[in-house]
Amino acid sequence: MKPRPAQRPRSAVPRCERCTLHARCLPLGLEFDALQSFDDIIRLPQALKRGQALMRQGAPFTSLYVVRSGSLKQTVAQPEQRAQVTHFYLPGEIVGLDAIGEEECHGSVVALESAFVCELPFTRLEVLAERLPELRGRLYRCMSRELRRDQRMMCLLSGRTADQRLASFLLGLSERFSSRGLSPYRFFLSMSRSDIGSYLGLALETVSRVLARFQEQGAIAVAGRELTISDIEALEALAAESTGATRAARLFD
Amino acid sequence: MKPRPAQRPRSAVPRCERCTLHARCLPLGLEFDALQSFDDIIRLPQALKRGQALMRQGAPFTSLYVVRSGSLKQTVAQPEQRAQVTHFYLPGEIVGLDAIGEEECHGSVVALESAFVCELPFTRLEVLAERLPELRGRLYRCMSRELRRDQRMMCLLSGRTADQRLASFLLGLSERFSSRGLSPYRFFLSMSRSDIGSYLGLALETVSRVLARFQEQGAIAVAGRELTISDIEALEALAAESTGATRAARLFD
DNA sequence: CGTGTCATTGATGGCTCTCAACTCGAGTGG
DNA sequence: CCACTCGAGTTGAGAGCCATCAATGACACG
Repeated sequence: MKPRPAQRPRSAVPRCERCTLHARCLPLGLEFDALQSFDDIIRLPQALKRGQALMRQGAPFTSLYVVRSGSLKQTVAQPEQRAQVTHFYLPGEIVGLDAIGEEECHGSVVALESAFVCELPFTRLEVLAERLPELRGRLYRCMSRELRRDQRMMCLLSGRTADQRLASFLLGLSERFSSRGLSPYRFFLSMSRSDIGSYLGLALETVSRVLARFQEQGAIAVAGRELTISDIEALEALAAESTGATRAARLFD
Repeated sequence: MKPRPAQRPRSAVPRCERCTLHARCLPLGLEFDALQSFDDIIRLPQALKRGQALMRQGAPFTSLYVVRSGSLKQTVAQPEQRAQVTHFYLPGEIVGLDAIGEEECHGSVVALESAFVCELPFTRLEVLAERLPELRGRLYRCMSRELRRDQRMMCLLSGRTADQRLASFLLGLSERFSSRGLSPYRFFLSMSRSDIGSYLGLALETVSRVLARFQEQGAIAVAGRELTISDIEALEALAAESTGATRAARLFD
Protein backbone atom coordinates (compact mmCIF):
# COMPACT_ATOMS: atom_id res chain seq x y z
CA MET A 1 0.00 0.00 0.00
CA LYS A 2 2.56 2.59 1.10
CA PRO A 3 4.77 3.64 -1.82
CA ARG A 4 8.00 1.87 -0.75
CA PRO A 5 9.63 4.59 1.35
CA ALA A 6 13.24 3.74 2.02
CA GLN A 7 13.55 0.88 -0.42
CA ARG A 8 14.15 3.10 -3.38
CA PRO A 9 17.87 3.75 -3.05
CA ARG A 10 18.69 0.09 -3.54
CA SER A 11 16.54 -0.52 -6.55
CA ALA A 12 16.80 2.94 -8.07
CA VAL A 13 19.83 1.86 -10.04
CA PRO A 14 19.24 -1.71 -11.06
CA ARG A 15 22.37 -3.80 -10.97
CA CYS A 16 22.26 -6.85 -13.13
CA GLU A 17 25.48 -8.18 -11.73
CA ARG A 18 23.93 -8.29 -8.29
CA CYS A 19 20.67 -9.80 -9.41
CA THR A 20 20.12 -13.31 -8.15
CA LEU A 21 18.76 -14.22 -11.56
CA HIS A 22 21.89 -13.11 -13.31
CA ALA A 23 22.82 -16.63 -14.28
CA ARG A 24 19.52 -17.20 -16.04
CA CYS A 25 18.82 -13.79 -17.50
CA LEU A 26 19.43 -12.18 -20.83
CA PRO A 27 22.74 -10.48 -20.09
CA LEU A 28 24.40 -13.75 -19.13
CA GLY A 29 27.91 -13.90 -20.45
CA LEU A 30 28.35 -10.20 -21.04
CA GLU A 31 31.64 -8.64 -20.08
CA PHE A 32 31.75 -6.34 -17.11
CA ASP A 33 31.61 -3.09 -19.06
CA ALA A 34 28.94 -4.49 -21.33
CA LEU A 35 26.95 -5.28 -18.23
CA GLN A 36 27.26 -1.66 -17.19
CA SER A 37 25.71 -0.58 -20.47
CA PHE A 38 23.01 -3.11 -19.92
CA ASP A 39 22.27 -1.66 -16.54
CA ASP A 40 21.88 1.72 -18.18
CA ILE A 41 19.02 0.72 -20.39
CA ILE A 42 17.01 -1.19 -17.82
CA ARG A 43 14.13 0.69 -16.32
CA LEU A 44 13.19 0.58 -12.66
CA PRO A 45 11.83 -2.78 -11.63
CA GLN A 46 8.09 -2.61 -11.95
CA ALA A 47 5.73 -4.07 -9.37
CA LEU A 48 2.60 -5.88 -10.45
CA LYS A 49 -0.27 -6.98 -8.28
CA ARG A 50 -2.19 -10.17 -8.87
CA GLY A 51 -4.41 -9.77 -11.89
CA GLN A 52 -2.68 -6.64 -13.12
CA ALA A 53 -1.82 -6.48 -16.81
CA LEU A 54 1.75 -6.00 -17.97
CA MET A 55 0.73 -5.70 -21.59
CA ARG A 56 -2.56 -5.85 -23.41
CA GLN A 57 -3.17 -7.51 -26.71
CA GLY A 58 -3.14 -4.93 -29.46
CA ALA A 59 -1.38 -2.26 -27.42
CA PRO A 60 1.75 -0.78 -29.00
CA PHE A 61 4.85 -2.87 -28.44
CA THR A 62 7.73 -1.00 -26.87
CA SER A 63 9.61 -3.20 -24.46
CA LEU A 64 10.65 -6.66 -23.50
CA TYR A 65 10.30 -7.57 -19.85
CA VAL A 66 12.26 -9.99 -17.72
CA VAL A 67 10.40 -11.57 -14.83
CA ARG A 68 12.29 -10.96 -11.64
CA SER A 69 9.90 -12.55 -9.22
CA GLY A 70 6.38 -13.94 -9.26
CA SER A 71 4.73 -15.39 -12.32
CA LEU A 72 2.57 -14.27 -15.22
CA LYS A 73 0.40 -15.75 -17.93
CA GLN A 74 -0.02 -14.76 -21.54
CA THR A 75 -3.47 -15.05 -23.10
CA VAL A 76 -4.27 -14.67 -26.76
CA ALA A 77 -7.76 -13.90 -27.96
CA GLN A 78 -8.50 -14.77 -31.54
CA PRO A 79 -11.59 -13.71 -33.46
CA GLU A 80 -14.48 -16.13 -33.05
CA GLN A 81 -12.66 -18.03 -30.32
CA ARG A 82 -12.43 -17.83 -26.62
CA ALA A 83 -9.18 -16.49 -25.24
CA GLN A 84 -6.51 -19.09 -24.55
CA VAL A 85 -3.56 -19.19 -22.23
CA THR A 86 -0.43 -19.60 -24.34
CA HIS A 87 2.38 -19.19 -21.88
CA PHE A 88 3.32 -19.07 -18.23
CA TYR A 89 6.30 -16.93 -17.31
CA LEU A 90 8.57 -17.69 -14.36
CA PRO A 91 11.45 -15.62 -12.95
CA GLY A 92 14.25 -15.18 -15.46
CA GLU A 93 12.03 -15.63 -18.49
CA ILE A 94 11.49 -12.97 -21.11
CA VAL A 95 8.09 -11.55 -21.99
CA GLY A 96 7.45 -10.08 -25.40
CA LEU A 97 9.78 -11.95 -27.73
CA ASP A 98 6.83 -12.77 -29.96
CA ALA A 99 6.11 -9.10 -30.57
CA ILE A 100 9.55 -8.10 -31.81
CA GLY A 101 9.34 -6.45 -35.16
CA GLU A 102 5.64 -5.84 -34.76
CA GLU A 103 3.75 -2.72 -33.86
CA GLU A 104 1.39 -4.42 -31.46
CA CYS A 105 1.59 -6.81 -28.56
CA HIS A 106 0.60 -10.27 -29.61
CA GLY A 107 -1.23 -11.22 -26.46
CA SER A 108 -2.15 -9.93 -23.04
CA VAL A 109 0.17 -10.68 -20.15
CA VAL A 110 -1.23 -10.66 -16.63
CA ALA A 111 0.38 -11.28 -13.26
CA LEU A 112 -0.77 -14.46 -11.54
CA GLU A 113 0.52 -13.21 -8.21
CA SER A 114 2.52 -10.28 -6.93
CA ALA A 115 5.42 -9.92 -9.31
CA PHE A 116 8.37 -7.77 -10.27
CA VAL A 117 9.57 -7.30 -13.82
CA CYS A 118 12.53 -5.47 -15.34
CA GLU A 119 11.69 -3.46 -18.42
CA LEU A 120 13.99 -3.46 -21.45
CA PRO A 121 12.98 -0.79 -23.94
CA PHE A 122 13.48 -2.55 -27.23
CA THR A 123 14.88 0.33 -29.24
CA ARG A 124 17.58 0.84 -26.62
CA LEU A 125 18.23 -2.86 -26.55
CA GLU A 126 18.71 -2.83 -30.30
CA VAL A 127 21.19 0.03 -30.09
CA LEU A 128 23.09 -1.85 -27.43
CA ALA A 129 23.02 -5.05 -29.45
CA GLU A 130 24.64 -3.13 -32.28
CA ARG A 131 27.97 -3.19 -30.49
CA LEU A 132 27.55 -6.31 -28.36
CA PRO A 133 27.69 -9.47 -30.45
CA GLU A 134 27.17 -11.62 -27.37
CA LEU A 135 23.92 -9.86 -26.65
CA ARG A 136 22.71 -10.49 -30.19
CA GLY A 137 23.58 -14.13 -29.78
CA ARG A 138 21.69 -14.30 -26.51
CA LEU A 139 18.63 -12.79 -28.09
CA TYR A 140 18.68 -15.20 -31.02
CA ARG A 141 19.13 -18.08 -28.64
CA CYS A 142 16.26 -17.01 -26.43
CA MET A 143 13.97 -16.76 -29.40
CA SER A 144 14.95 -20.05 -30.94
CA ARG A 145 14.65 -21.74 -27.57
CA GLU A 146 11.13 -20.43 -27.35
CA LEU A 147 10.44 -21.72 -30.84
CA ARG A 148 11.50 -25.17 -29.74
CA ARG A 149 9.44 -24.89 -26.59
CA ASP A 150 6.37 -24.00 -28.61
CA GLN A 151 6.95 -26.93 -30.90
CA ARG A 152 7.18 -29.31 -28.00
CA MET A 153 3.94 -27.81 -26.82
CA MET A 154 2.37 -28.42 -30.20
CA CYS A 155 3.46 -32.02 -30.03
CA LEU A 156 1.95 -32.27 -26.58
CA LEU A 157 -1.34 -30.79 -27.68
CA SER A 158 -1.80 -32.90 -30.73
CA GLY A 159 -2.48 -36.48 -29.93
CA ARG A 160 -1.58 -36.85 -26.29
CA THR A 161 -4.07 -37.79 -23.64
CA ALA A 162 -5.08 -35.59 -20.73
CA ASP A 163 -2.87 -37.65 -18.42
CA GLN A 164 0.16 -37.19 -20.60
CA ARG A 165 -0.41 -33.48 -20.99
CA LEU A 166 -0.81 -32.87 -17.30
CA ALA A 167 2.10 -35.08 -16.32
CA SER A 168 4.34 -33.34 -18.84
CA PHE A 169 3.13 -29.98 -17.61
CA LEU A 170 3.96 -30.78 -14.01
CA LEU A 171 7.35 -32.20 -14.94
CA GLY A 172 8.08 -29.10 -16.99
CA LEU A 173 7.22 -26.87 -14.07
CA SER A 174 9.28 -29.03 -11.78
CA GLU A 175 12.29 -28.66 -14.03
CA ARG A 176 11.85 -24.92 -14.39
CA PHE A 177 11.59 -24.46 -10.63
CA SER A 178 14.53 -26.75 -10.12
CA SER A 179 16.77 -24.82 -12.49
CA ARG A 180 15.91 -21.68 -10.52
CA GLY A 181 17.20 -23.19 -7.32
CA LEU A 182 13.76 -24.07 -5.97
CA SER A 183 12.52 -27.47 -5.01
CA PRO A 184 11.60 -29.65 -7.97
CA TYR A 185 9.32 -31.74 -5.77
CA ARG A 186 7.24 -29.19 -3.97
CA PHE A 187 5.96 -25.97 -5.46
CA PHE A 188 3.02 -23.63 -5.68
CA LEU A 189 0.72 -23.50 -8.69
CA SER A 190 0.09 -19.82 -9.14
CA MET A 191 -2.34 -20.47 -11.99
CA SER A 192 -5.91 -21.68 -11.63
CA ARG A 193 -7.23 -25.02 -12.86
CA SER A 194 -8.96 -23.08 -15.56
CA ASP A 195 -5.67 -21.52 -16.70
CA ILE A 196 -3.99 -24.91 -16.77
CA GLY A 197 -6.88 -26.33 -18.75
CA SER A 198 -6.80 -23.52 -21.25
CA TYR A 199 -3.05 -23.91 -21.64
CA LEU A 200 -3.23 -27.67 -22.11
CA GLY A 201 -6.37 -27.74 -24.20
CA LEU A 202 -8.44 -29.44 -21.51
CA ALA A 203 -11.60 -28.59 -19.60
CA LEU A 204 -10.92 -27.40 -16.09
CA GLU A 205 -12.95 -30.32 -14.75
CA THR A 206 -10.63 -32.69 -16.54
CA VAL A 207 -7.62 -31.02 -14.94
CA SER A 208 -9.18 -31.46 -11.54
CA ARG A 209 -10.09 -35.08 -12.17
CA VAL A 210 -6.70 -36.07 -13.53
CA LEU A 211 -4.89 -34.41 -10.64
CA ALA A 212 -7.12 -36.34 -8.27
CA ARG A 213 -6.32 -39.57 -10.07
CA PHE A 214 -2.58 -38.86 -10.01
CA GLN A 215 -2.93 -38.42 -6.28
CA GLU A 216 -4.80 -41.72 -5.92
CA GLN A 217 -2.02 -43.38 -7.86
CA GLY A 218 0.51 -41.95 -5.45
CA ALA A 219 2.43 -39.90 -7.99
CA ILE A 220 1.62 -36.53 -6.50
CA ALA A 221 -0.10 -34.85 -3.59
CA VAL A 222 -2.23 -31.79 -4.21
CA ALA A 223 -3.81 -29.51 -1.67
CA GLY A 224 -5.38 -26.60 -3.46
CA ARG A 225 -2.50 -24.99 -5.31
CA GLU A 226 0.23 -26.56 -3.24
CA LEU A 227 1.70 -29.42 -5.21
CA THR A 228 4.08 -32.16 -4.15
CA ILE A 229 5.59 -34.70 -6.49
CA SER A 230 5.89 -37.83 -4.41
CA ASP A 231 6.95 -40.25 -7.15
CA ILE A 232 8.64 -38.52 -10.02
CA GLU A 233 9.30 -41.74 -11.87
CA ALA A 234 5.64 -42.60 -11.82
CA LEU A 235 4.92 -39.15 -13.19
CA GLU A 236 7.48 -39.59 -15.93
CA ALA A 237 5.87 -42.88 -16.82
CA LEU A 238 2.50 -41.18 -16.99
CA ALA A 239 3.93 -38.50 -19.27
CA ALA A 240 5.48 -41.02 -21.61
CA GLU A 241 3.10 -43.93 -21.81
CA SER A 242 0.79 -44.14 -24.75
CA THR A 243 -2.98 -44.39 -24.70
CA GLY A 244 -2.96 -47.95 -23.51
CA ALA A 245 -2.09 -49.75 -26.69
CA THR A 246 1.41 -48.32 -26.46
CA ARG A 247 2.40 -49.59 -29.81
CA ALA A 248 6.10 -49.15 -30.32
CA ALA A 249 6.67 -45.46 -30.88
CA ARG A 250 8.08 -45.39 -34.33
CA LEU A 251 11.21 -43.29 -34.25
CA PHE A 252 11.94 -44.10 -37.85
CA ASP A 253 14.17 -42.20 -40.25
CA MET B 1 17.68 -37.25 -64.03
CA LYS B 2 20.54 -35.82 -66.12
CA PRO B 3 22.76 -33.60 -64.03
CA ARG B 4 21.65 -30.23 -65.43
CA PRO B 5 24.22 -29.74 -68.21
CA ALA B 6 24.04 -26.17 -69.47
CA GLN B 7 21.97 -24.74 -66.68
CA ARG B 8 24.85 -24.18 -64.36
CA PRO B 9 26.13 -20.83 -65.59
CA ARG B 10 22.90 -19.08 -64.62
CA SER B 11 22.63 -20.46 -61.13
CA ALA B 12 26.34 -20.66 -60.41
CA VAL B 13 26.31 -17.18 -58.96
CA PRO B 14 23.04 -16.74 -57.16
CA ARG B 15 21.53 -13.33 -57.54
CA CYS B 16 19.08 -12.41 -54.90
CA GLU B 17 18.01 -9.30 -56.72
CA ARG B 18 16.88 -11.38 -59.65
CA CYS B 19 15.15 -14.01 -57.60
CA THR B 20 11.42 -14.04 -58.05
CA LEU B 21 11.05 -14.55 -54.34
CA HIS B 22 13.01 -11.45 -53.54
CA ALA B 23 9.97 -9.66 -52.17
CA ARG B 24 9.28 -12.40 -49.63
CA CYS B 25 12.77 -13.51 -48.71
CA LEU B 26 15.14 -12.64 -45.93
CA PRO B 27 17.17 -9.92 -47.67
CA LEU B 28 14.06 -7.85 -48.37
CA GLY B 29 14.77 -4.20 -47.85
CA LEU B 30 18.53 -4.44 -48.06
CA GLU B 31 20.36 -1.75 -50.00
CA PHE B 32 21.95 -2.66 -53.28
CA ASP B 33 25.47 -3.10 -51.96
CA ALA B 34 24.20 -4.96 -48.93
CA LEU B 35 22.44 -7.27 -51.33
CA GLN B 36 25.74 -7.90 -53.04
CA SER B 37 27.24 -9.02 -49.75
CA PHE B 38 24.26 -11.19 -49.23
CA ASP B 39 24.80 -12.83 -52.59
CA ASP B 40 28.34 -13.58 -51.53
CA ILE B 41 27.40 -15.73 -48.60
CA ILE B 42 24.67 -17.74 -50.27
CA ARG B 43 25.67 -21.16 -51.44
CA LEU B 44 24.63 -22.69 -54.73
CA PRO B 45 20.95 -23.52 -54.81
CA GLN B 46 20.58 -27.07 -53.71
CA ALA B 47 18.22 -29.53 -55.40
CA LEU B 48 16.23 -31.98 -53.34
CA LYS B 49 14.22 -34.91 -54.59
CA ARG B 50 10.96 -35.99 -53.04
CA GLY B 51 11.66 -37.66 -49.72
CA GLN B 52 15.21 -36.42 -49.50
CA ALA B 53 16.30 -34.95 -46.17
CA LEU B 54 17.60 -31.41 -45.93
CA MET B 55 18.50 -31.81 -42.28
CA ARG B 56 18.24 -34.61 -39.80
CA GLN B 57 17.25 -34.28 -36.20
CA GLY B 58 20.35 -34.26 -34.04
CA ALA B 59 22.73 -33.46 -36.87
CA PRO B 60 25.04 -30.49 -36.31
CA PHE B 61 23.40 -27.18 -37.14
CA THR B 62 25.32 -25.06 -39.60
CA SER B 63 22.99 -23.24 -41.93
CA LEU B 64 19.61 -21.72 -42.46
CA TYR B 65 17.88 -22.54 -45.72
CA VAL B 66 15.41 -20.55 -47.74
CA VAL B 67 12.95 -22.53 -49.83
CA ARG B 68 13.17 -21.41 -53.42
CA SER B 69 10.70 -23.84 -54.92
CA GLY B 70 8.82 -26.93 -53.86
CA SER B 71 7.81 -27.67 -50.30
CA LEU B 72 9.17 -29.46 -47.24
CA LYS B 73 8.00 -30.75 -43.92
CA GLN B 74 9.65 -30.72 -40.54
CA THR B 75 9.17 -33.68 -38.24
CA VAL B 76 10.20 -33.85 -34.62
CA ALA B 77 10.65 -37.16 -32.84
CA GLN B 78 10.47 -37.05 -29.08
CA PRO B 79 11.41 -39.87 -26.76
CA GLU B 80 8.52 -42.26 -26.09
CA GLN B 81 6.40 -40.62 -28.75
CA ARG B 82 5.82 -41.10 -32.38
CA ALA B 83 7.33 -38.49 -34.66
CA GLN B 84 5.11 -35.54 -35.45
CA VAL B 85 4.96 -33.09 -38.30
CA THR B 86 5.55 -29.63 -36.87
CA HIS B 87 5.86 -27.44 -39.93
CA PHE B 88 5.32 -27.21 -43.66
CA TYR B 89 7.66 -24.93 -45.58
CA LEU B 90 6.66 -23.14 -48.76
CA PRO B 91 8.81 -21.04 -51.12
CA GLY B 92 10.24 -17.97 -49.41
CA GLU B 93 10.09 -19.48 -45.95
CA ILE B 94 13.14 -20.08 -43.79
CA VAL B 95 14.15 -23.46 -42.46
CA GLY B 96 16.21 -23.78 -39.31
CA LEU B 97 15.29 -20.73 -37.24
CA ASP B 98 14.51 -23.00 -34.32
CA ALA B 99 18.06 -24.33 -34.25
CA ILE B 100 19.84 -20.98 -33.98
CA GLY B 101 22.15 -20.92 -31.03
CA GLU B 102 22.04 -24.67 -30.73
CA GLU B 103 24.54 -27.29 -31.73
CA GLU B 104 22.01 -29.65 -33.20
CA CYS B 105 19.11 -29.49 -35.59
CA HIS B 106 15.85 -29.57 -33.73
CA GLY B 107 13.94 -31.70 -36.19
CA SER B 108 14.29 -33.46 -39.51
CA VAL B 109 13.31 -31.59 -42.64
CA VAL B 110 12.33 -33.58 -45.70
CA ALA B 111 11.28 -32.51 -49.20
CA LEU B 112 7.66 -33.28 -50.01
CA GLU B 113 8.34 -32.91 -53.73
CA SER B 114 11.21 -31.80 -55.90
CA ALA B 115 12.53 -28.65 -54.32
CA PHE B 116 15.28 -26.08 -54.44
CA VAL B 117 16.71 -24.38 -51.38
CA CYS B 118 19.29 -21.62 -50.90
CA GLU B 119 21.76 -22.28 -48.13
CA LEU B 120 22.79 -19.52 -45.73
CA PRO B 121 25.74 -20.60 -43.59
CA PHE B 122 24.84 -19.16 -40.24
CA THR B 123 28.28 -18.04 -39.14
CA ARG B 124 28.64 -16.01 -42.32
CA LEU B 125 25.16 -14.65 -41.87
CA GLU B 126 26.10 -13.50 -38.39
CA VAL B 127 29.19 -11.75 -39.65
CA LEU B 128 27.12 -10.02 -42.27
CA ALA B 129 24.46 -9.07 -39.74
CA GLU B 130 27.19 -7.39 -37.73
CA ARG B 131 27.27 -4.50 -40.16
CA LEU B 132 23.73 -4.65 -41.56
CA PRO B 133 21.17 -3.52 -38.99
CA GLU B 134 18.34 -4.13 -41.46
CA LEU B 135 19.34 -7.75 -41.77
CA ARG B 136 19.30 -8.14 -37.99
CA GLY B 137 15.86 -6.64 -37.92
CA ARG B 138 14.69 -9.01 -40.61
CA LEU B 139 15.98 -11.98 -38.69
CA TYR B 140 14.29 -10.91 -35.47
CA ARG B 141 11.07 -10.31 -37.34
CA CYS B 142 11.17 -13.70 -39.02
CA MET B 143 11.68 -15.42 -35.71
CA SER B 144 9.00 -13.54 -33.85
CA ARG B 145 6.60 -14.10 -36.72
CA GLU B 146 7.25 -17.79 -36.40
CA LEU B 147 6.65 -17.56 -32.67
CA ARG B 148 3.26 -16.04 -33.34
CA ARG B 149 2.52 -18.66 -35.96
CA ASP B 150 3.33 -21.42 -33.49
CA GLN B 151 1.09 -19.86 -30.89
CA ARG B 152 -1.80 -19.67 -33.31
CA MET B 153 -1.13 -23.30 -34.00
CA MET B 154 -1.24 -24.10 -30.30
CA CYS B 155 -4.58 -22.35 -30.05
CA LEU B 156 -5.80 -24.36 -33.00
CA LEU B 157 -4.67 -27.64 -31.50
CA SER B 158 -6.14 -27.11 -28.09
CA GLY B 159 -9.85 -27.16 -28.04
CA ARG B 160 -10.87 -26.91 -31.67
CA THR B 161 -12.73 -29.61 -33.51
CA ALA B 162 -11.41 -31.55 -36.46
CA ASP B 163 -13.54 -29.43 -38.80
CA GLN B 164 -12.14 -26.19 -37.46
CA ARG B 165 -8.57 -27.42 -37.61
CA LEU B 166 -8.84 -28.60 -41.17
CA ALA B 167 -10.72 -25.53 -42.36
CA SER B 168 -8.14 -23.26 -40.73
CA PHE B 169 -5.35 -25.31 -42.25
CA LEU B 170 -6.77 -25.00 -45.74
CA LEU B 171 -7.40 -21.28 -45.33
CA GLY B 172 -3.86 -20.85 -44.08
CA LEU B 173 -2.46 -22.65 -47.09
CA SER B 174 -4.70 -20.64 -49.35
CA GLU B 175 -3.38 -17.41 -47.93
CA ARG B 176 0.22 -18.52 -48.16
CA PHE B 177 -0.18 -19.54 -51.78
CA SER B 178 -2.02 -16.35 -52.51
CA SER B 179 0.70 -14.15 -51.08
CA ARG B 180 3.16 -15.97 -53.32
CA GLY B 181 1.22 -15.01 -56.41
CA LEU B 182 -0.46 -18.38 -56.81
CA SER B 183 -4.15 -19.07 -56.84
CA PRO B 184 -5.77 -18.97 -53.40
CA TYR B 185 -8.60 -21.15 -54.64
CA ARG B 186 -6.88 -23.98 -56.37
CA PHE B 187 -3.66 -25.59 -55.24
CA PHE B 188 -1.83 -28.84 -54.82
CA LEU B 189 -1.42 -30.54 -51.45
CA SER B 190 2.13 -31.81 -51.54
CA MET B 191 1.72 -33.50 -48.18
CA SER B 192 -0.09 -36.76 -47.50
CA ARG B 193 -3.25 -37.10 -45.45
CA SER B 194 -1.08 -38.70 -42.83
CA ASP B 195 1.19 -35.65 -42.73
CA ILE B 196 -1.79 -33.33 -42.42
CA GLY B 197 -3.20 -35.48 -39.65
CA SER B 198 0.07 -35.52 -37.76
CA TYR B 199 0.37 -31.76 -38.12
CA LEU B 200 -3.18 -31.10 -36.96
CA GLY B 201 -3.31 -33.73 -34.28
CA LEU B 202 -5.84 -35.88 -36.11
CA ALA B 203 -5.94 -39.42 -37.41
CA LEU B 204 -5.42 -39.64 -41.14
CA GLU B 205 -8.84 -41.25 -41.46
CA THR B 206 -10.40 -38.21 -39.84
CA VAL B 207 -8.65 -35.93 -42.30
CA SER B 208 -10.04 -37.96 -45.15
CA ARG B 209 -13.54 -38.01 -43.71
CA VAL B 210 -13.67 -34.31 -42.96
CA LEU B 211 -12.40 -33.41 -46.41
CA ALA B 212 -15.12 -35.59 -47.87
CA ARG B 213 -17.71 -33.86 -45.73
CA PHE B 214 -16.47 -30.40 -46.71
CA GLN B 215 -16.90 -31.51 -50.30
CA GLU B 216 -20.44 -32.72 -49.64
CA GLN B 217 -21.19 -29.37 -48.10
CA GLY B 218 -19.92 -27.66 -51.21
CA ALA B 219 -17.11 -25.75 -49.55
CA ILE B 220 -14.30 -27.46 -51.41
CA ALA B 221 -13.59 -29.98 -54.13
CA VAL B 222 -10.85 -32.52 -53.61
CA ALA B 223 -9.44 -34.96 -56.12
CA GLY B 224 -6.52 -36.72 -54.58
CA ARG B 225 -4.10 -33.94 -53.72
CA GLU B 226 -5.62 -31.36 -56.02
CA LEU B 227 -7.71 -29.04 -53.93
CA THR B 228 -10.21 -26.39 -54.99
CA ILE B 229 -11.91 -24.01 -52.60
CA SER B 230 -15.33 -23.47 -54.11
CA ASP B 231 -16.89 -21.47 -51.30
CA ILE B 232 -14.33 -19.68 -49.21
CA GLU B 233 -16.94 -18.05 -46.99
CA ALA B 234 -18.36 -21.42 -46.10
CA LEU B 235 -14.85 -22.57 -45.25
CA GLU B 236 -14.28 -19.52 -43.10
CA ALA B 237 -17.52 -20.23 -41.29
CA LEU B 238 -16.38 -23.80 -40.70
CA ALA B 239 -13.08 -22.54 -39.31
CA ALA B 240 -14.77 -20.12 -36.96
CA GLU B 241 -17.91 -21.78 -35.74
CA SER B 242 -17.82 -23.41 -32.37
CA THR B 243 -18.67 -26.99 -31.49
CA GLY B 244 -22.37 -26.42 -31.85
CA ALA B 245 -23.10 -24.74 -28.58
CA THR B 246 -21.22 -21.67 -29.76
CA ARG B 247 -21.51 -19.90 -26.51
CA ALA B 248 -20.40 -16.34 -26.92
CA ALA B 249 -16.65 -16.34 -27.25
CA ARG B 250 -15.63 -14.40 -24.21
CA LEU B 251 -13.16 -11.77 -25.26
CA PHE B 252 -13.13 -10.38 -21.76
CA ASP B 253 -10.54 -8.14 -20.11
C1' DC C 1 0.57 -57.33 -63.48
C1' DG C 2 2.12 -57.81 -58.80
C1' DT C 3 3.43 -54.80 -54.96
C1' DG C 4 3.40 -51.16 -52.02
C1' DT C 5 1.83 -46.68 -50.63
C1' DC C 6 -1.85 -43.68 -50.19
C1' DA C 7 -6.64 -42.85 -49.61
C1' DT C 8 -11.47 -43.94 -48.65
C1' DT C 9 -15.23 -45.78 -45.98
C1' DG C 10 -17.56 -48.34 -42.14
C1' DA C 11 -18.22 -50.00 -37.23
C1' DT C 12 -17.03 -49.68 -32.52
C1' DG C 13 -15.28 -48.04 -28.27
C1' DG C 14 -13.36 -44.68 -25.27
C1' DC C 15 -11.67 -40.32 -23.76
C1' DT C 16 -13.03 -35.97 -22.66
C1' DC C 17 -16.46 -32.15 -22.97
C1' DT C 18 -20.57 -30.34 -21.20
C1' DC C 19 -24.01 -29.62 -17.87
C1' DA C 20 -25.07 -29.63 -13.11
C1' DA C 21 -24.80 -29.85 -8.14
C1' DC C 22 -22.08 -29.34 -4.30
C1' DT C 23 -18.13 -27.97 -1.11
C1' DC C 24 -14.94 -24.83 0.55
C1' DG C 25 -12.74 -20.53 1.76
C1' DA C 26 -12.23 -15.59 1.50
C1' DG C 27 -14.05 -11.20 1.65
C1' DT C 28 -17.89 -8.16 2.97
C1' DG C 29 -21.19 -6.03 5.66
C1' DG C 30 -24.66 -6.25 9.08
C1' DC D 1 -19.69 -12.85 15.33
C1' DC D 2 -22.51 -14.51 11.71
C1' DA D 3 -24.93 -14.51 7.28
C1' DC D 4 -24.21 -13.62 2.63
C1' DT D 5 -21.88 -13.67 -1.72
C1' DC D 6 -18.69 -14.91 -4.99
C1' DG D 7 -15.14 -17.44 -7.12
C1' DA D 8 -12.40 -21.61 -7.26
C1' DG D 9 -12.40 -26.35 -7.02
C1' DT D 10 -14.46 -31.01 -6.78
C1' DT D 11 -17.37 -34.71 -8.22
C1' DG D 12 -21.04 -37.13 -10.91
C1' DA D 13 -23.79 -38.47 -15.20
C1' DG D 14 -24.51 -38.45 -20.04
C1' DA D 15 -23.38 -37.37 -24.76
C1' DG D 16 -20.43 -36.61 -28.61
C1' DC D 17 -16.37 -36.43 -31.19
C1' DC D 18 -12.71 -38.81 -32.74
C1' DA D 19 -9.19 -42.74 -32.58
C1' DT D 20 -8.74 -47.30 -33.59
C1' DC D 21 -9.32 -51.42 -36.13
C1' DA D 22 -10.46 -53.32 -40.47
C1' DA D 23 -11.43 -53.90 -45.31
C1' DT D 24 -11.44 -52.08 -49.73
C1' DG D 25 -10.24 -49.01 -53.65
C1' DA D 26 -6.98 -46.08 -56.39
C1' DC D 27 -2.65 -45.32 -58.26
C1' DA D 28 2.33 -45.39 -59.32
C1' DC D 29 6.25 -48.08 -59.95
C1' DG D 30 9.11 -51.68 -61.47
